[in-house]
Amino acid sequence: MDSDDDIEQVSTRGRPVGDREAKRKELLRAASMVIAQEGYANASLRKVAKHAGYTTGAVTYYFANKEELVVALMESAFDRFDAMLESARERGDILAPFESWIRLTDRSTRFWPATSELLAQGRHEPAFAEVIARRYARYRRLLAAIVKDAQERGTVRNDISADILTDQLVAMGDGWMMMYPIEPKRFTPKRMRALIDALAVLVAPVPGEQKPGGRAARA
Amino acid sequence: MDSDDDIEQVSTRGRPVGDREAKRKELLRAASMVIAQEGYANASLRKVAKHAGYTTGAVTYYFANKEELVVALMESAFDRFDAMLESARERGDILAPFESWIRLTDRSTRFWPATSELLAQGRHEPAFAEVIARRYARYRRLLAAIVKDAQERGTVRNDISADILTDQLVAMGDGWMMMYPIEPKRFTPKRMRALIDALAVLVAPVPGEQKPGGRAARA
Amino acid sequence: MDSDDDIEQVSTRGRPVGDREAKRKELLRAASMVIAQEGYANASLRKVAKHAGYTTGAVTYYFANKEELVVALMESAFDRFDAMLESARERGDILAPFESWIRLTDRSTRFWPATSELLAQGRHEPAFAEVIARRYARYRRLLAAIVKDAQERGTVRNDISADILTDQLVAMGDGWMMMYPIEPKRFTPKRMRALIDALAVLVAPVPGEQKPGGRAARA
Amino acid sequence: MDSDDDIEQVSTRGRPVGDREAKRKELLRAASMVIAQEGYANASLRKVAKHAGYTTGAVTYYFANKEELVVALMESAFDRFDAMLESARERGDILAPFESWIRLTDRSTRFWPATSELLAQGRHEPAFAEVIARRYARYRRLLAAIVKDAQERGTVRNDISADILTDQLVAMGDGWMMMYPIEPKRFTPKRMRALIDALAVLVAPVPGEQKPGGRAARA
DNA sequence: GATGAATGAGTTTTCATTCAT
DNA sequence: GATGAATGAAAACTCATTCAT
Repeated sequence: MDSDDDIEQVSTRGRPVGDREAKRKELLRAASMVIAQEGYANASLRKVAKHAGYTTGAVTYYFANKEELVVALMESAFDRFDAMLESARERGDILAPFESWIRLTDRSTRFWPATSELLAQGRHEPAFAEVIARRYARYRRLLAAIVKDAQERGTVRNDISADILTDQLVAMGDGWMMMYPIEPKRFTPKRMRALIDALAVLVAPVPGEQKPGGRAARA
Repeated sequence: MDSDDDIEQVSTRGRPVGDREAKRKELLRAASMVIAQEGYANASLRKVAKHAGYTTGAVTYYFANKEELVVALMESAFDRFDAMLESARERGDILAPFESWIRLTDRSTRFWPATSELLAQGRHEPAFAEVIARRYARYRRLLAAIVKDAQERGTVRNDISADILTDQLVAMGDGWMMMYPIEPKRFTPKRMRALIDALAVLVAPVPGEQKPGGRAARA
Repeated sequence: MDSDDDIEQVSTRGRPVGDREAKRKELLRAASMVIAQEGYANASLRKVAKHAGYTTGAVTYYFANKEELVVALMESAFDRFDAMLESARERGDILAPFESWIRLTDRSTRFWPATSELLAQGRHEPAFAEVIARRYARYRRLLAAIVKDAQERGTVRNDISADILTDQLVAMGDGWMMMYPIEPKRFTPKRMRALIDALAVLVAPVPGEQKPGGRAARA
Repeated sequence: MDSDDDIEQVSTRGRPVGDREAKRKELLRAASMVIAQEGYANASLRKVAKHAGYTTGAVTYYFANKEELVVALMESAFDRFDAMLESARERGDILAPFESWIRLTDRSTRFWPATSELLAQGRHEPAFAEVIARRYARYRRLLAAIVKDAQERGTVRNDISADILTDQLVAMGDGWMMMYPIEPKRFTPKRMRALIDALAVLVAPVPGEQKPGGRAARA
């Protein structure tokens, strides 16, 4: 404010403006790595702080409490998820999210492992449950829209309502997400390829089906 | 199934032999209730002891440590699961496990919540992971056999290999199991009925499909 | 239980039965000393534990939490208070509690100092407030009965209702209790003697007052 | 009373001189509100800063440390107190401070709660004790002078020395001040009226008393 | 003058585990 | 066999204070 050379002031001299958000992100990153490695239950603020190179107090300075930290973490995870869905919608491909999922398991070792634990925790932390309910609803809504589109274009079977079919796809994704961290060896790229291909077969239009309507009758 | 010295367990001749096993079971029962109610993270041995009407020391007397207790709990949960599968096999109905699942959510409010948290916990304790891997493999093997049977009888589509189709069914079940405790309100009986009916449609034989083989082609 | 010499078993051999209460008292004693010396705000469970020669965990073993410890402490303080009142009632002497108070300040350096801080804390800990309200009501009720008796016997002025007069006496006692720990030097035995003697004068029957009724008119 | 450079305080010539004092006052005001609402123990400098709309650093900028802030707060509380006494002296009415007290409980919900906690705190911080001792002595001195005057005018009993009688009045006031925040419901306006009226009766001249001297004999 | 990020020691509380009895 | 007292390390969180800017 009272310094004389304002050039290059950001992040080197003077009060670092807007640094707060950056620091929060840094901590979130550390948190997601710690949770990915050690699990939610074993992830203490101490460990997060240490991992980020801060003291414990610093963490609670940026996040009022653990809950707030984890909620922020969840939101950011869902943000990434939404981005994936967005590109899926653009391509009009139902299976795109699953394809993305394959790529994520390949690269990022820290995105998925935490997720299922965080979800499981939602049962006891109302704040978590709120985030989950809200963002999951959005996720299902988006995917359902894509499914409906595909049904109308005739690339997806329409004897099951988009709504229900979406729930099934989502459940399958959740199931894989849950098991992947526990038995990563089972999920080889080849196996995942086969699973997704089979999924394509499952949702493919049935020969001799009519365009509109959704008829769900027990076999 | 539990042990073979169930006979003469009552205190007639000398020390009751099956007593130990019975008390362990009581403790396991208490443990699953505590976990269902308070969550895995908040389930301390003290609470389990109190819930079972035992002393603190008794828990560590009957189980060397917490890990042993939880492993035993997991095994017993999978035992129940296997029983469900067994009846499915008898009826030759792929969807029977899902039907059982509906009934479990109706009655026992304590089975699934504990289970999904226990699974989520598997990532960090190798002992847990071992149990999960072993019992899940068995679960998939059993279900795959049922699927294969059904395919051969022509009641299930055979354009997807039994193995892969099983994985998809299992994943779907896992996904629902995971979400049910978090958003129970979404899983109304009516909704679950619709989901399972749609599942039947999904796996139903496709008109004009040949008997053998499994062809997986992208739509 | 399975030992063979039961004599002198208590507190030397075998499971110490009933020791729990004794240990709790020991901890309460330590707590009251720590609070007396360092004040309520600075009295941590750590310090209490150390003072009693226990670990921190032991304190929370005997008292579920700090609140429970302090509530127990308050109750025991009021118990002593009640005993004082009881003897006052037997002697029919209104000022007896004040006399006892003098003796307490002389001997016990740990009884009073804590009290006013504990009372002040009552505003924020509902559990404390409950104890205070309940026990104070009892204290006032007992003292009021003594006052009424004395009024009827003609040894105390009866132009002020027993109820109101009691409130005034109690307030005076509270006021001294509050200030004594802060300015102990002001409360010399001689001074306290004078204050109590003056109190006797204040409550003495007014010359020419009639026996029954209570007339309170502004001078 | 505050400072002598109140003139030209507004930013007309150079830096506003009285600014510092004004900001300190604002912070003190915030502090007393926070203490009144949350209690002394829970009143952190952070909360005070937030309440006043200042930054954390500002508090430690205007007050070297917490002690200094609290001491200033005490002094300002006693300033208010003195003002009350001053008007009492003008009216020559002993009970005036008590009347003022009633009015304060009616209006300002924040003055007394903070005060009694502040006093209770005096035992541990020598700096606090010093303020209390000094200002209380002044308070007693002022009230004693009023009492003495009243005794000489014959409106207050003179069989108890002004000094002692003052101590009793002060103690009574302290006792009420201490209990009021804890059990506010007991102190209805009607009840307080009755208590003060009875106080008037208590200190009223005794029929047939001689003018000078103070005779204190046990009843 | 004033800020607010960061510290580090402190608090209460929880808990699996040990072990003398 | 079984108890329950006691431990000690860990957790989340609070806060007065410091200090570079």
